[in-house]
Amino acid sequence: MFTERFLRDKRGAVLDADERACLEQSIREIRTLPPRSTLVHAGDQLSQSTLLIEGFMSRYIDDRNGLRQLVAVHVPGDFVDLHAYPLKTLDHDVATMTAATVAIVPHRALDAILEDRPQLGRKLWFSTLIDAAIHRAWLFRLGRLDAVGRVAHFLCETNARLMSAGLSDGRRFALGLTQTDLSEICGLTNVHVNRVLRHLRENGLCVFRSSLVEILDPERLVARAQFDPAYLYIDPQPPRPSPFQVEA
Amino acid sequence: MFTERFLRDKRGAVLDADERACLEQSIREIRTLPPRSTLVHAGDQLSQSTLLIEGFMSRYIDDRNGLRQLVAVHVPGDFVDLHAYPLKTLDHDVATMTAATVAIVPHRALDAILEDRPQLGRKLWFSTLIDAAIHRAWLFRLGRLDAVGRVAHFLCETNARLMSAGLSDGRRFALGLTQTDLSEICGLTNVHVNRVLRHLRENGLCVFRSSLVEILDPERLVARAQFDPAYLYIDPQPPRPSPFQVEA
DNA sequence: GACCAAAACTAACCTATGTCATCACGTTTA
DNA sequence: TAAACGTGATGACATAGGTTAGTTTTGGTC
Repeated sequence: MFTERFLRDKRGAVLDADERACLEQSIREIRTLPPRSTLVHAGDQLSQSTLLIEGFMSRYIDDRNGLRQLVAVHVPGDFVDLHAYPLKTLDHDVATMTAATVAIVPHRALDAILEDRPQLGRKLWFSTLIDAAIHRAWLFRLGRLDAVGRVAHFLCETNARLMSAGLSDGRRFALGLTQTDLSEICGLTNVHVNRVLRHLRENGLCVFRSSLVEILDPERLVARAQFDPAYLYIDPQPPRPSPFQVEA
Repeated sequence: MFTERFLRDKRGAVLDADERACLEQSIREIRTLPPRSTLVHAGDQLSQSTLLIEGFMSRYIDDRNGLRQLVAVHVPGDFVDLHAYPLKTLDHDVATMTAATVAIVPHRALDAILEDRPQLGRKLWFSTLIDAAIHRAWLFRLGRLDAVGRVAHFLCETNARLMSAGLSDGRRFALGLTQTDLSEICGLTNVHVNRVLRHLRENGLCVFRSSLVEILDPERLVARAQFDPAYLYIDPQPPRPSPFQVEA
């Protein structure tokens, strides 16, 4: 079940079994990709989109001097460039950060979904709007937070998203990013990211190693980041049945 | 014709006469709004969306200290909170900047469009993705440009969008924003925006007065801003017939 | 045409972050 | 074995932009 994580726990847009099967059948191919490989260049004409199954991917815009600004980081379950379906050509590059497994969905199949299953179509639309909501949180991060707040905010966000994907227990998660990646996410230099990480470590908020993040004090980290997860549209009471889940 | 400017000149998503009529009939009400009035608060449950006909609107996120980060500025023709249709609740506020005229479209009507006219549905989706593309350009602006670059970039963008809406001749346009508005857009203080505007003026790039922007040297302004309008998805050869238009 | 509030503007000073240069460490390649 | 390289770490110094505290200008309104 490759689409298992897609829209999981998303408020008002969880797929029913039928819709999931339909999406699953739209997959043309499963592909594995090496780390740091570019899938899409800005301006390419596209006729398929990519659902991320495993690993981390990014989207970024290059500036004149070869520096880049990341505009999104994607975790398993994300439909990385679904927006290429209506747009046909993108304003940014898409690349893997770590090694990754992806599912390829041709736009033809999406045409059929839009024709035959408007409700599933609405949910696909929804998923691209969550990406936009995350863009807005990133704008807040870059526009209003200082360096420590920015890094803390990104780590809170990633923790929340990975929890929803079942890839973090809320305290520790694997993340294959370098300090330079973090600097391109947070609009800082890698030197300063290094200082910020030391600060977070020495103050007992969180430890970042290039493949494991450990959150030591979630409450203080959230406060420092002014992090409010509402923009992720994660259902507080996931409909997934669990033997340990207790009704409120 | 209230929807006249919606998706005008947009590459691959211009409405045909039939679609435009259909959208026009989805309007429930036309309303005029005073300047600086809030239409939607973050978290509100929404059952309608707002198409901006005249004036300027904004979307913003408040921080803990009451400071705000604007995440979007809307010009006439924008479907300001169409994303509330799939999302149902927003992660930010929506407000007018100037006095404004808007058209209200109930989500019920959009349900019908999605059911009966998947191609029009795809174009509505497209329009929300342009907003996302603009978010990404703003991320680039905040993450990679210095203060002068940020203000210059915003002015280039706004000029391009207003040209497409027929509200700028490419050199001069009305814009009812204060320097404090600019600072909330660009992640700066109003004091520093003032310094930046003086710089732009003294260097012959552009003059900003709180209601008229005059671009003195478009080429140098674009270069200073590293501005590339591709992300606006404006058709270079608008299909609108004009008696003065010459085929390339 | 006097009054008021909002916006624009300015100067003096401060600090967060960038810049540059260097070193240490671990892994891949020769 | 070492050479080359990517990543992380750190210190000295430079600067863009923030902060504070005003003054001036503008534009609406009585």
